[in-house]
Amino acid sequence: MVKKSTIQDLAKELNITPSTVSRALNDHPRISIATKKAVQDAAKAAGYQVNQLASSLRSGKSYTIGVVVPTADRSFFAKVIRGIEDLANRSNYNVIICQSNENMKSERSNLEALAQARVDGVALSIAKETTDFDHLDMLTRMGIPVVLFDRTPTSPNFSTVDMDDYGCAYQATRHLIEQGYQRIAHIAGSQNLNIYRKRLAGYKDALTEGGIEFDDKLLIFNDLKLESSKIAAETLLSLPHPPDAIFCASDLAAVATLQVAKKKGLQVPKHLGIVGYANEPFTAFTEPPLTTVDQHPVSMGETVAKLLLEQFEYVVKDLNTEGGHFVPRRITLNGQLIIRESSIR
Amino acid sequence: MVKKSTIQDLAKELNITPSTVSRALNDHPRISIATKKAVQDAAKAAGYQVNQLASSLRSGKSYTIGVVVPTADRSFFAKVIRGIEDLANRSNYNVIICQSNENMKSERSNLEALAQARVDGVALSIAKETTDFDHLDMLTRMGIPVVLFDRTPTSPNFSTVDMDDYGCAYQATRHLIEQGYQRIAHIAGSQNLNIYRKRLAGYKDALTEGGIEFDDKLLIFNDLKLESSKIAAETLLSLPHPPDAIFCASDLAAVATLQVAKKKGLQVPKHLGIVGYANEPFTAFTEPPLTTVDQHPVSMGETVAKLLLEQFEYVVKDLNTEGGHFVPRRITLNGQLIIRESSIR
DNA sequence: GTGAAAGCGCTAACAC
DNA sequence: GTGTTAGCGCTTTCAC
Repeated sequence: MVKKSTIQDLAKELNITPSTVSRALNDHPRISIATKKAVQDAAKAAGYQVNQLASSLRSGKSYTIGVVVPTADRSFFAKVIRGIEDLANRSNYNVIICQSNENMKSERSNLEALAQARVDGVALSIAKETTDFDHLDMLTRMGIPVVLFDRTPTSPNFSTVDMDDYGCAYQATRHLIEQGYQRIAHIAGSQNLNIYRKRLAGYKDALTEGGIEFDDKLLIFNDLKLESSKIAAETLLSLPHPPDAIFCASDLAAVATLQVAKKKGLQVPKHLGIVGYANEPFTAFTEPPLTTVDQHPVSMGETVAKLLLEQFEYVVKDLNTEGGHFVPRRITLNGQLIIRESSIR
Repeated sequence: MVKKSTIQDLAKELNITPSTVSRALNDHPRISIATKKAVQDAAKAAGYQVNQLASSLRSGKSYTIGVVVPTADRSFFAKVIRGIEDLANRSNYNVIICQSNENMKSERSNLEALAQARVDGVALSIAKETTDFDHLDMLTRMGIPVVLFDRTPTSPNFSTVDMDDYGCAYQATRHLIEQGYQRIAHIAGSQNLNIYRKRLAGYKDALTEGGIEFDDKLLIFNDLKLESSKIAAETLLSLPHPPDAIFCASDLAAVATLQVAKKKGLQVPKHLGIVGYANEPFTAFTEPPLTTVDQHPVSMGETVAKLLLEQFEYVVKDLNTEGGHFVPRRITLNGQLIIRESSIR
């Protein structure tokens, strides 16, 4: 192993001072073109890589954004991350991704690791299990901007980017009513999360406004995973007076419903209409393909990054002016109902 | 924003020196229980978070592993990452995840960012586009251990963890032969990657040993994505003498094949047998469900982490003894054919 | 069991 | 346009 070369090494080699080397590498305006070229050539030749630890420690800027998602293994989150990366990279920020695995303890330890790594900002979509938000306040206390997305709490202390879950759920349910379905059930997610509360509310209001009375026998809460949703669908479809359509708060619940319907010999969409949520790629692969809600995840990610970058500017300005108080922003984006065969009759 | 508290602040508050505070926080054996307790209490009260930048800079250890994958949005890679995290966290390492998006340029810039962040080691699955490996040598020159997984080059300079792609492809093809399929096509991936070369070789050898002559009209190379695989399947199934089974080097190609077969009115598995590769979750959701190959991604991740951790020990020892030369290890794991309806008749 | 002092590699204010 | 100097926050020898 060759010793990693430092700014000092380059300086000695070129008979100039470390500061000049630093300035040349950072394209400082008052360094002569000749020096810059010499330094950059020497750096390349020596395989010099800046030590970000030292640089960030000294400058107080790490040019890094931490992103914490419940799981990266979901098209929705993967695309949000892509959106964040796109915008962040354009402003020379790196993005580091952590997964909470839907677990509050690991969410907390991810945030601590990011805080300790002195990231400049954090984007977070909270875990299903997360119930209190002390670990977020820790970031705020350390002066690290936080933007919450998709799964956002009601707390007014943070900037948030979320989706019009209420409106999309309303649209989805309304669509089922318009297709002539009369008894529409809902497989709902943990009411611990606002997104699922809003989806439920949209479902209920669409029913009411469509002249259908809400029936709580047609409402089941679960974790929206495959196995528990199969049980939920089984339960719903075994009712004495079963539903003729099911609006599911996740795509996995929708596919589970589809599987159960098939096993029971029900035809989809004829006997049973199904709508999912999130537009995961597999919804296009099922037979029939599933109607679902697209959440424009990439533009959600871009919006998250935009808010963070804005807040970075603010932090800098604030240090200079000693004035003002940061006001969190709350942005709600629109989704889009993707109508496929599973709900058309 | 409250000023971030430092070791100095705690020291002043407790009337001891920073060194003692540091030792107390790191559970140094020669610090008295009383002091440790006092320091830890004060740290908690002040909301102290160690500055990893400073700590890593000084100690030369970042306790961070960088993982670069083509995309985290795939069950396979997501699970490998989980395996790496599990083992790494147990040894107090953090994992930071980067995506190359199958793009060599962004793979290089990810590796540079990791090198500059002075991670202790890197796990990497190369992008499809990657053709040369200078950017890996850069890490080696900097003394950063690298373990390559799944998509591994033939270069003998790095430790690798891969799968028995040849054996699994052989098994998959043999299974189709045993089910009575006679004319078995293959949708193959970029021969730039060893995994796809090996899958092709396993396919060919199984044919030969099954007494079926290889027919190059039944072999198509593409990027294995949905759209191009639809075209490939379309081409194969429109041949004058079309295949009665298709072994696909990816699950996405398999689902594409399934869709094309349906559109052409072919029954699967009766008229056409289909086998995919990777056991992505959606393969269980199609109609019929797809036979595929499970790659035990979690244990692959654990193996990758194990190799890295071993290599860290080696680095330390090497510094002490000035002896020996690190010998890369190459580990090949077994996969498993998951037989579902799409290939049974 | 604790303190003193040096320095990891870099940047930035202040010189000139 | 470049040099001098100090210091970011931490760890780690070397003391005693």
